[in-house]
Amino acid sequence: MTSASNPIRILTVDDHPLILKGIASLINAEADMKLIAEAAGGPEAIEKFRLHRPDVTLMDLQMPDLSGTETITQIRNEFPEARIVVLTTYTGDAQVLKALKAGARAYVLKGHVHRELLEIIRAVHAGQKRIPPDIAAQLAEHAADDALSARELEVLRLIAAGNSNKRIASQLAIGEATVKSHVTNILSKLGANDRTHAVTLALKRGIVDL
Amino acid sequence: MTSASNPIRILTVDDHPLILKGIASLINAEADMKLIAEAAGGPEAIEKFRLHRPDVTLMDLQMPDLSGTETITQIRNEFPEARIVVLTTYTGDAQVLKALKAGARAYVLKGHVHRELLEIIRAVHAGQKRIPPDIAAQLAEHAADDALSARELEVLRLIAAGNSNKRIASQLAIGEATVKSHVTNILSKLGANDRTHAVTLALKRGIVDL
DNA sequence: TTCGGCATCAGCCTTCTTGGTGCTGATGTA
DNA sequence: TACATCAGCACCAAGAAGGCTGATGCCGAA
Repeated sequence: MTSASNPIRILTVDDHPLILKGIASLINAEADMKLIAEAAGGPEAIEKFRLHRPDVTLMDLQMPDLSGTETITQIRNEFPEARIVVLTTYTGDAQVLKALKAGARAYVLKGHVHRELLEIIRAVHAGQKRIPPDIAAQLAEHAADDALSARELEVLRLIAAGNSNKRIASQLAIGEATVKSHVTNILSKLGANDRTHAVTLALKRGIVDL
Repeated sequence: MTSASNPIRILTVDDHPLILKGIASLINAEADMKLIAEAAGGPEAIEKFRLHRPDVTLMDLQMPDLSGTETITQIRNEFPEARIVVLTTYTGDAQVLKALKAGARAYVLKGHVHRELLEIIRAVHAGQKRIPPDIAAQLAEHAADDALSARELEVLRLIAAGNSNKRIASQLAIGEATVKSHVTNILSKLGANDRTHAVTLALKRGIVDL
């Protein structure tokens, strides 16, 4: 290995300082890795990426200002060769899919063991992609599903907020019949029994947030 | 301070190894604190508590096997003088309340800064209780609310799973009329427009889990 | 251009949901 | 004991939700 002479230069992004500290102490114990910068949010991550051009970036998805997925998109727009590993708690197959579509190369859970994280960092640095088997299985389960359209998502969010079809219709300035047909499509796409079930399924899968 | 000669002996409990590592490096940098043990789950935490009798315990709430709140209850049953600080991500006022009722002395968010955590550890060790103002405000907002009865909680969970009143009735072996009266009470106690809204409000407040 | 997907809307019918009121009996608790 | 709380049940009425069929217009991909 040429690791000692050429360590993997890493940027970490997480809004929880304790996690950043944990990753830092993990990485600094590895001879072939070097933590070169930390960011507490999306905008800061983009800035630090421009400044340092890390080999590998570890990115949390849940951040207050700019979401991890959007941050990945923006970084990859500017630097298409960026190698980004998502490091987060599991929030549903839809979230994973969005992150991968945005250009993430790997997906690791915070609950996974250290060995796994280090191994994945090296694999991504070597140009590979990595999705742990348990997450891949979740993805596969819904791979054949139709995705909700933008309008259907809007309707679903209004349902979750406790609106009746009539109120949804007036808020979206469309007819109640239209809302009902959207609702019907939502139920069928999600495989839900009723609107309440649709909301809990969507929350579990990360299709909508609370 | 007698800190150097008598450091605060600390046990940390979290199912995420990265968090444990983060806390460890934070605590080890303080002269008046000493990390004496770590646990990755509830049962292990109880065992280590018995063994080491820490001065202060930092406990996450979301753990797979035994929940943080139950772990606190069991430890406090055996050691009523145990001083436990909840260290977690925010999961609603109901969760906070349950943890405090179980005997937690303080509640810190993982997103809070290091200074705050260290200060709270010292305060709890000195016998004080600490609830950050933002969390206290959330608690106050619902302090006057009626809590849901055990039966109402059961019904609410079945609603969230997408069951109709009729199916809830048959699952609980009660009449549909009874289910309806429970649902009515749930809506009124939570201030919800409809059953779907009740579910999302309950999820936000940590009254039920997904 | 043709086709599929999407958003829009209508009507019809059934079932479910919600909001009332009122009544029991069991179990606590002051 | 008296009071409160909870679970259970009944009846009623209005409105909301959901299943079904069918139709229109628009847009982008094949």
